[in-house]
Amino acid sequence: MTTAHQTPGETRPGGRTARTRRAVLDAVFEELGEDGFATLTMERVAQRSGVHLATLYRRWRSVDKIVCELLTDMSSGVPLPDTGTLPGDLRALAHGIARFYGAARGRGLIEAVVAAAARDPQAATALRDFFDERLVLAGAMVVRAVERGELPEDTDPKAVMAALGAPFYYQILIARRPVEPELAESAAIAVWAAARAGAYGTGGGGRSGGAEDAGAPGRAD
Amino acid sequence: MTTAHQTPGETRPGGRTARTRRAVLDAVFEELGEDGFATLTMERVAQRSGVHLATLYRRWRSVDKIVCELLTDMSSGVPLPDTGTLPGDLRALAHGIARFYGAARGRGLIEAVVAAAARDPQAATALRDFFDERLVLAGAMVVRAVERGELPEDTDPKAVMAALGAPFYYQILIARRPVEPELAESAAIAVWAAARAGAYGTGGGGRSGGAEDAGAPGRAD
DNA sequence: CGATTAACGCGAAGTAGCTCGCGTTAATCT
DNA sequence: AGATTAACGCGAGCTACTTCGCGTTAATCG
Repeated sequence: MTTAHQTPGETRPGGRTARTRRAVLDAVFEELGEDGFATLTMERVAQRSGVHLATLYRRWRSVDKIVCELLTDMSSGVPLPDTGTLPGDLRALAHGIARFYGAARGRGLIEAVVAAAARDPQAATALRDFFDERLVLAGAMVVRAVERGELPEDTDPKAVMAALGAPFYYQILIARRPVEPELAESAAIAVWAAARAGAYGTGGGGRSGGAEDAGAPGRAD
Repeated sequence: MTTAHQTPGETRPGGRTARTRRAVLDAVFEELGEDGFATLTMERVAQRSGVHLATLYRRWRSVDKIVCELLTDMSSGVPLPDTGTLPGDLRALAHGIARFYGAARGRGLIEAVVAAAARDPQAATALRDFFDERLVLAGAMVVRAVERGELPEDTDPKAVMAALGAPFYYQILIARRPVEPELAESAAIAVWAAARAGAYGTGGGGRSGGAEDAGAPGRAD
């Protein structure tokens, strides 16, 4: 009896299958670093990787799907620090992110993944799940900070980590300018100040943090 | 003598030309609100707008280009407030942004534009220029705040406005979750706190802002 | 170590996305 | 208002992307 399977690579994951997989993912990553997502076509991936076009279509169906798998393959791209203080952790993580996206390959990857998500619903959920998990993992540094008394008890760890990453994605996807180390510095300082001011508290935000003297952002309308 | 022109709509911009343009842009905006960018094909735009397929290709060449023009057409989508205080302005603008992106059409638009920019270099520069101009315009509220003495002299207005917008684009493009009013509240509070802490100063960031008591984000390595 | 068959390579066939040429409609200028 | 021709509608062609069928190679299991 033969088990029904839709895409190749699941019943015989080792040897040649693994080799072609790696060749394809590497080829895509390099391609993203050189010419970006704009010119990333199935044919170019086939040429660069040496894997036949039909094989690509059979296993991945589209570039969007390949790019998606490349993302999950990159999970250990940015290390999660533990320096002993939240400012230190934020700074270290921010610089890790900046280093990853400072390279053209990193920028190309995230741009490609977002573009893929815009066209393919499956890619969209994959992207969401990936970053959700990253946020939970990275949130550990916020949990530690709360335990140390560095931040309010009601601080939402995921919100803090999202706020740390946000400036980079804005810079890459919207502003479309290179990611410099100064951005990491700015992001770390900003998140630290905002978190201490209670911006990421579950109580709806703006609780006083002992640093108010020019009026907190209260009702303005 | 006949002036050489590459794309229609420039020598006779009025009447029918303007009408088809509006029909197309409206159709695309509605389509983005219903099924998103994934299913936005030239053929669907043609059907929905009642404009012939060949006309679409002649005038815009691709969906990416149409989406681009829709973006610039939307320039007045989010109003720039002037409440008298920076916290008030930040809060009002953030809620304006949240309202725009709270609707499926808004989310679909920005997602489409970013996806278009990933594939088409011209769309990329259009996107960059658009937001660059927005940042300059919105930066006026920061300039006023500095004049009032609410923020340090060396505060970079564009950096502040970028920081205000960043959480929304993260939420839409990366986290892929709906934009709620709470996000606006959080973003406004965060930027206000961060700006006062000097996170957006030109001096490289972390100058003390009179609110330090648990250690500023100094060297951690 | 041999049998089984998943995964791959290859070229041809099929399908969709895009362009072109021609006739018609209606902006723009005189 | 009339002449000029830009912009549009229409359908047939064309190119590029995607899939299919078959033979070959090499994982996996007995």
